[in-house]
Formats: sequence, C-alpha cells, structure tokens
Amino acid sequence: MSHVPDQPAQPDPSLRLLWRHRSGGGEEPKARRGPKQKVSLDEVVDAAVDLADAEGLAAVTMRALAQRFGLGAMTLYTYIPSRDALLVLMADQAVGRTEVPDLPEDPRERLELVARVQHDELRAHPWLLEVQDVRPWLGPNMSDRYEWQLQAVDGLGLTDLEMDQTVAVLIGFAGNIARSELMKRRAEQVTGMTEAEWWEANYETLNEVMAGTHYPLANRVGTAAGEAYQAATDPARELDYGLARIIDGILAHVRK
Amino acid sequence: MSHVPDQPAQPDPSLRLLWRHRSGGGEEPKARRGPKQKVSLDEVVDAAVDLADAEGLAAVTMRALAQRFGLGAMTLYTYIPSRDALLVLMADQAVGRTEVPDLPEDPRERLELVARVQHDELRAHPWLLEVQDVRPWLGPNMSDRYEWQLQAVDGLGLTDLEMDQTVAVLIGFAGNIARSELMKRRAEQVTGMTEAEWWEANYETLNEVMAGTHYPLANRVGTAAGEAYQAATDPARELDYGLARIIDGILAHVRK
DNA sequence: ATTTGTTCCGTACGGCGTACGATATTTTTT
DNA sequence: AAAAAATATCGTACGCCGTACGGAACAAAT
Repeated sequence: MSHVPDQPAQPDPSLRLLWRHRSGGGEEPKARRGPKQKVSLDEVVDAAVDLADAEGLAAVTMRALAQRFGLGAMTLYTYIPSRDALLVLMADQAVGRTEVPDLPEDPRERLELVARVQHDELRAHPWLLEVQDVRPWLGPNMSDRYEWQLQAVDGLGLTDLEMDQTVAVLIGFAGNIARSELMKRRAEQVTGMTEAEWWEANYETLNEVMAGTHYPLANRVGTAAGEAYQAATDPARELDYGLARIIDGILAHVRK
Repeated sequence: MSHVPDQPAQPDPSLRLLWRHRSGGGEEPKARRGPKQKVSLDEVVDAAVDLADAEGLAAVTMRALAQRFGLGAMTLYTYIPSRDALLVLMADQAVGRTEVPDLPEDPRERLELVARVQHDELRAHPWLLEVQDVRPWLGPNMSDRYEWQLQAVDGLGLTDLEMDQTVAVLIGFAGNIARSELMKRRAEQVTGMTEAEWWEANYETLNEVMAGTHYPLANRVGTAAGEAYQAATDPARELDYGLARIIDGILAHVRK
C-alpha cells in the first residue's frame, strides 16, 4: 500500500491555466521580472490546435511546436508544465472556436442540434477524440458548452440526472459517428486505397481465408452496404438514422 | 501528387495472420528450415493480451513482451511484422475469449444483450477502446461476433442497412459507457484521489476561478449527480437509462 | 550596483519502434 | 556426408519522443 502521507491534496494546476482569461475580476498585470515572453500562451495553444487540425495529434510534438516560433523545445515549458497540460488547453481552446447557435423551440430540433454541433466540431478537430481519453476537463469553454447542452434538454420533463445522461447519450453518439469517419479516413491514408479498392484488392484472400466459415447475414448486409455506399455517403446516413432512433426514445420517455 | 505507379495493390498481410487457425482446410505443417520457434504466435498474443489487461496498452512494448519469454526484443519480429499488427491480433484474440450467450427471443432482451456483452467485454479489456482507433479489423472472432450481433437484430423488420446501423448504435453506446468508466478510473489513478476527493480539493479554486461566470443548470445538475453518485454507482445507471431510451427508439421504429 | 526571479536554450537521459547484420540452427539439395 | 539455403535469435544502433537539469541573458526590485 503506497499511501502518500498527509498531503492536503494540492489543487489542480491546470485549472488556473484553463481559466486564465476569466479568473477573478482583479486585473493585475503585475510586471514580471525576466525577459519578456516572445509569444503568448494563447498563440502557443492556437498554433498547437492548428497543427493538430492539419497533421494530427501525433504531429504536435514539443519540438515541432517550438520550432513554429523559432523557439527551443525546452522554452515551451515556461508556458506549460507538460504536454498533457497542453492537450487540455488545446481541447478547451478548440471548443471555444465553435460558436453555438441559438436553441430552437422544437424539442426534437434542440436535441438534434446538440448532436450535430458535437459532430461538426469533431469533424473539424478529430484529435479531440483522442484527447478525451486524457480527460473531459472543465475549462471555461467546455463549461459554457455543457451549460448550453443542458439548456437544450431543460424543460422537457427530465430529472436532473436524466438531463445529464441524455446529453451524454447524444454527444456520445455524435462522437461515435465522428470516430468512424476518422477511422475510415485514416485507413485510406495508411493503405493508400479507398475502401472499395481495399475490398477489391483483398477479395481473393478473404474468400480463400474464410473458406469453411459462413456468414450469411454479414455477407448480405455487407453487400447491401457496399452497394449503397457507392452512391451515398455512409456516415451521414448513419448519423441520421441513429439520431432519429435515439431522439424518438428520449421524447417517448418524456411524454410517457 | 505522390502516386505509386502500378502496384497491383498488395493484399493485406494481417489477414493471413488473423485467420491463421481457420485458413483453408488443407493442413500443411510444411516443416520450416531454421531453428524451431521457442514459443508460438498464440502464446505471444495471449501474453500481450494479459499484459494489456493488467497494466494497460502502453505497457505492451516489444521489449517488455519479449522479456516475458526470455527473448530479445527483435526476435518478436519473426512472429509479427510490427507492433500495430500485434494490436490487431490482440484485439481479435481478446474478442475470441468471450463466449457469447444464446440470443433470447424477446426483441428488447436481444438488443440489450448485444450492448451488455460489448460493455462487459470492454470492461474486461479496456485497451480495446484504444485499439479500435487503429482499426476495426475483420478477424475471425470479430466476424463471428458481428454475425451474432446481426442475428440479434434480424427479423425485426429492419432493412439490411438499418441492421448494420442499429448494431453500430448499440455497441457504440456500450463503448461510450465503458470509456467513461475507464476515464474515471484513470483519473483516480493519475491524481491519486477519488472523484469526490478531487472536487473537495479543488472546490475553493473552482469557486475563485469561476467567479463572475454562472452555470445555473450545470450547478444544479452537478449537485444532483454528486448526491446520487455517492450511494449508487454512476455508469451502471447511465447504461440502464441510455440503453432503455435507445431501444425504445429502435423498437418504435420497427413497429411504426 | 546588486540581488532576485524569469526566460531562453543546449545537452542529455531513458524509453520507444524497428532497420540491419551477424550468428546459430535446421532442412534441403547435392 | 557435405554443402547450400532458409529460418530464428539477438546485439547494436538510429531517430524519434517527453522532459530533467544547468547555465546564460535579461529585467525588475532592492
């Protein structure tokens, strides 16, 4: 049992960084001592977001990011304590970039909007899907967003707990769609083929290797999907379908 | 435009590895030339799964895995072409470990079972959530599972495409619950505090930093959640609630 | 003028995946 | 029986990564 003795549980340092713009009314520029910082923290975080948008989260290395400003790698550590802390700031900053529309009156449209905003955002910043693994941190922009999401489900007759869970279901679903889109794009990038090309290239091998095993339903469904997805885009339909079912279920519950 | 000339699109090498046990009826042990392998590929993959279960996916390094067998790191590359390929094999092998129950007759129970099996599996092998980012590969065990999932939604009156999408919604939702459980566990591990302790430790800072901003709904909902989750476990309820809504929506759709 | 707290940055450490080449071991061919 | 070919093992090394550390340049407080 390793038990750190009686540390009074330090408050999380990321919190003050996250809320650096809004924290306390007291403006105290409080001239610092050493040389002036060549860039601002916001510029750093913004550049990191841009980099992640353009080349993926893996491309956001300390060295690469520092180089964008002509700084040495270690200099970044006067701005942020660690790369993980940077990711948290990036996530909140990215969320801050999307401006949420006003909520319509129709309940169905409101729920749908919550999901679609989430989906669009994750399409714009797919790396958010990876950062969420780190933590769903409570920065100012994420807090604003959450409040907005709760507004969307407020007044429907849900309990407080159900409001939270309903939002979770909606944005979780949107996240799953975004994730499958991301995986598809990545697969095409890695293999250098489209999905259709991959299937063609592996058709023979698959038949050979799966000889003796039968997947009647999977084959039928797979064929249907293959034909359908040649014309129309797949994940858009997935989103429409799933969202309709989920919202049906939610509204039915409220009107029980 | 970097365009590889006219390679006839090599079939994916992972496929043969994935199906190594079932591929073609022809048994041909075909004595290999060099020294015998000290362990089998299955042992390697099994060990990797165990390691990931116990210490997380990050602990599955080539060196650590090789050491388990007293092998040098590079020796593993005679078993698998790359770490990524290993992850694919691990995923399929892990899926193969869970034995799926027979499908009940009641439609609602069937849909619920699909989600709960997925959820339980991801609780047993949380690292699958990270591997899915790599790819949802079609190994034998995954294929079996998919066929089983389609059986669960067969005969409900869904179109072929809808069957696929319905399964996706259900297992996606289960994955989201599992992911939030995982994040919670990780957060407790990293910070060394329970969620309640974290809130207590940061209560003051949060109030200070959020002064001037008001989140009426988030506060109300957060308080409700805080009180409720002291007694009952949270994600279990989330699963029950969301699953009920989703299945309601699906069944309403087929009985339209 | 001196002290003190910052910023900047070069160097270095340990860890990762894995390319490469040497060596040992087994089967196949002669 | 000997030589050749193919395979397994593994030590070394390269280029990445995050980041600990220490020194130098700098600006404000003393």
